[in-house]
Amino acid sequence: MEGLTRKQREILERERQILALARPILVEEGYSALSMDRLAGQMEYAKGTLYNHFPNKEEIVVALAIESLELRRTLFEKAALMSANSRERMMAIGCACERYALQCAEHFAVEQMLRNAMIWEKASPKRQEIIRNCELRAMGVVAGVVRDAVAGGDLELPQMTAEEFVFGFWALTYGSHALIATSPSLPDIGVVNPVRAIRFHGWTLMNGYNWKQPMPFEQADRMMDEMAERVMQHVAQ
Amino acid sequence: MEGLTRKQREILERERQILALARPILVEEGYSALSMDRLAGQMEYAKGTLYNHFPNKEEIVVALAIESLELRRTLFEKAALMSANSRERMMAIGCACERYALQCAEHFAVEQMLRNAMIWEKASPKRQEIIRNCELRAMGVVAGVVRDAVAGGDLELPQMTAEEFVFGFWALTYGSHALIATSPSLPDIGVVNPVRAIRFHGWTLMNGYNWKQPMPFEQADRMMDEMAERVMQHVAQ
DNA sequence: GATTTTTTTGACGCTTTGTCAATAATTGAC
DNA sequence: GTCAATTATTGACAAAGCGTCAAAAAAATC
Repeated sequence: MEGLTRKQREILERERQILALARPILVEEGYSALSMDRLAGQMEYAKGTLYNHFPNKEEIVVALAIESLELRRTLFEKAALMSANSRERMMAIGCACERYALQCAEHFAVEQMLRNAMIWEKASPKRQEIIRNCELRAMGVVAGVVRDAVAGGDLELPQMTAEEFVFGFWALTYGSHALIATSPSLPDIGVVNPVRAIRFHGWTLMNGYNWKQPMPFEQADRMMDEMAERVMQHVAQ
Repeated sequence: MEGLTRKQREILERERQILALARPILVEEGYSALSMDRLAGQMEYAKGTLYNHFPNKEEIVVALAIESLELRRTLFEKAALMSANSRERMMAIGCACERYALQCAEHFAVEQMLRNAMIWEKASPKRQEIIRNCELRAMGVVAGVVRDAVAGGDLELPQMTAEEFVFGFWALTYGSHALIATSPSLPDIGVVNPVRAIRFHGWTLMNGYNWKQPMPFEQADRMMDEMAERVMQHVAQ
């Protein structure tokens, strides 16, 4: 915010304002409720001015998603830095995922929209690049923990890159929370406590890989509750 | 198709025709390319007639998704019936998931659209019910295999319902294929062979649960290739 | 204070959805 | 076979949203 002219700061500020106005509409009323006319009305600017900031409606959504991805990355980084052994650090990241999806559900929902081709395709190359970079960095954080584990002798990587290893946990947590958020009535299907189930599956997967310093599930479960506390206190909402 | 009047059959036939026309547009050109005017034009019927069949555009998508869900369920059922021990039957289902997502990518993509609130919310209660039922039955098939495994002494369920147990594998396969289909450039992130990675993770998760009659991964991998053959020969495309 | 540059504006063109009164086709009673 | 009643089809139309762009306003520069 420093090395910028007044004009540039004004523009940035207004951009923030647009996004701040757009997010609750998008989250609470859905994509179709977010109209440029409405946004312009609430902003007390003409529609054309909005289009000076964002070339189309989708870009606004993408910009919001970037904010959300950045929050997630922050949580990951915090989690990865927790002083503990490698397995516990991985648990902390899983925990961050869980809390992000549940407590920052708005962010998770917006992030999800990126997976819609309709939106992704209209994103500018620049923002696409930012997003790829965000994913890359998030992956880097987790893969780092895995590499530490290998280096420290806690884990043996089975004919896979660290990233492919991480991919499994990513799929597990992402998949479960996507299903929780969008599957009509998991409980009716018999999945009464999906969150606990996923903790257990993650724990079991680690066991399957023989990740060192295992602990009984009950203990891991309690530990994740505490970790959640610590990771999320950063998000004072 | 039997106990129906000629009229009813005609209506059903035209419904099929609409869906057959809509699917390639939706799959190849995306949701926004699917317009009611265009569809009516190609059908050589007026738009109003389309609206006699489907109350809105979204319902067409939902109807297509139902067809896809039904195909998936069929694959599941075929896989679950393969003569083998419980662990191999579970592998066969995982395999069906994998092939469905990769070889029937159009179906998988359409199915995914249901997870979009914009679409789901506009679905008629009747079709919502059908979908829930489809999910319920698919879950039933897989949970059945798990219960068989428990009954046969191959597996011990750890403080979970069979459905919650299945949920883990569901999340893993669903998540991974959703990521594969929508994540911009997994390879750039370091995930070179996500499909193989997921097979390995699934295999490891089973090991973690101590599911009986384990086999070396290489062997499991080859077996899944064969199973794929058998399961998919049903989908002569 | 005049001229140039930048920013803002909102009416307009275009597309798409979904409706509905008018029209056409079908049915079945006699 | 005819005709009234029912049912199905049609396409013009209203409504709403996106994105544009020439004109107007504001800011910057000299």
